[in-house]
Amino acid sequence: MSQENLKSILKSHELRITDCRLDVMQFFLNEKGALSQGDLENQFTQYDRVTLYRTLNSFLDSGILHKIPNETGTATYGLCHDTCSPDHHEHNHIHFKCNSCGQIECLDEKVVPKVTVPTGYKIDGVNMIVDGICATCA
Amino acid sequence: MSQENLKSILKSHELRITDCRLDVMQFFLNEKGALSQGDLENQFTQYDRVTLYRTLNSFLDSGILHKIPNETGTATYGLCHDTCSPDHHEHNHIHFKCNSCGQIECLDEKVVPKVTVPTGYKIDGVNMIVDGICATCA
DNA sequence: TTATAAATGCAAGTGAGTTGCATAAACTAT
DNA sequence: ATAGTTTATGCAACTCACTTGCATTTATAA
Repeated sequence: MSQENLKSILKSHELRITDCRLDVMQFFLNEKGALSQGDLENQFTQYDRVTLYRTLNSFLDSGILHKIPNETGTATYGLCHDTCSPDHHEHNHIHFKCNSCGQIECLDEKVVPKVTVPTGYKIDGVNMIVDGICATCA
Repeated sequence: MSQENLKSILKSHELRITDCRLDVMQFFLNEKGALSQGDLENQFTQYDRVTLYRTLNSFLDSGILHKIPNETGTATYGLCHDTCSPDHHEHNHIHFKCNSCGQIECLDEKVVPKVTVPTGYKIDGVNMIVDGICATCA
């Protein structure tokens, strides 16, 4: 994606334009899959780890990224749909985790299956984590 | 649940019978909802935190408990279905997280909705995290 | 009852993420 | 373009969840 497009994405989320943010943004767009703090640290040794943490958090707050629930204790992040805003996230995500390569992807399926919950419960959002083997590893 | 029943659960999972394991087991059965290490520490000040960690891990390994994916960096655990074993977990869980009280429950729904994944992908298991407001908080 | 294997407690260590503060860079209004 | 204001960065040090090593105690099996 062009530098100008990246800048306009940041601007539209009311974020100042910095090298670190542009680089991290580009990285997420290229990689497609989910990324962790560690991935960023490996990729961008020129930035301090704290700066990368803060970049992730500013992207989270502004609705550019979302956290993907997992059971490992290490946060992974994925790009939000265009419809996400700081106040209202598009909550219905489907994530696929490959048990072979460990890669996590956000699937583009627009349709999250219906769930039924006990009477009296109100559903805000649904997050699916599907695990298995991805096409590359199969 | 009776002390004898608790003991037979531990035995059937090839775990030695200790006070800590009996107490933690009973606690999970009473609480029904998901619990964290912190919950156990608050409840059982007589046991060292490391012992509680190790108790949780032995229950995980033997298929008594499963970890519930979340985005907080703090592990929460729930009782497995009877059909779980160390080697083969019943992977299709539905968890409900109340955004008001924070309580996490494992719903008993046997039917996890069908998901479609891209061609070439193989599904091992599906984990759903539904968030919203529980009946008590509504 | 004794031998053996595993569980416990304590101390210390790791790894992910956060906070405080000084400096540097990005935006705003002249 | 410039000066002033606001925000981002880097560094050091911190917190919190969780783990490991090792000596001691306890559970089980012979």
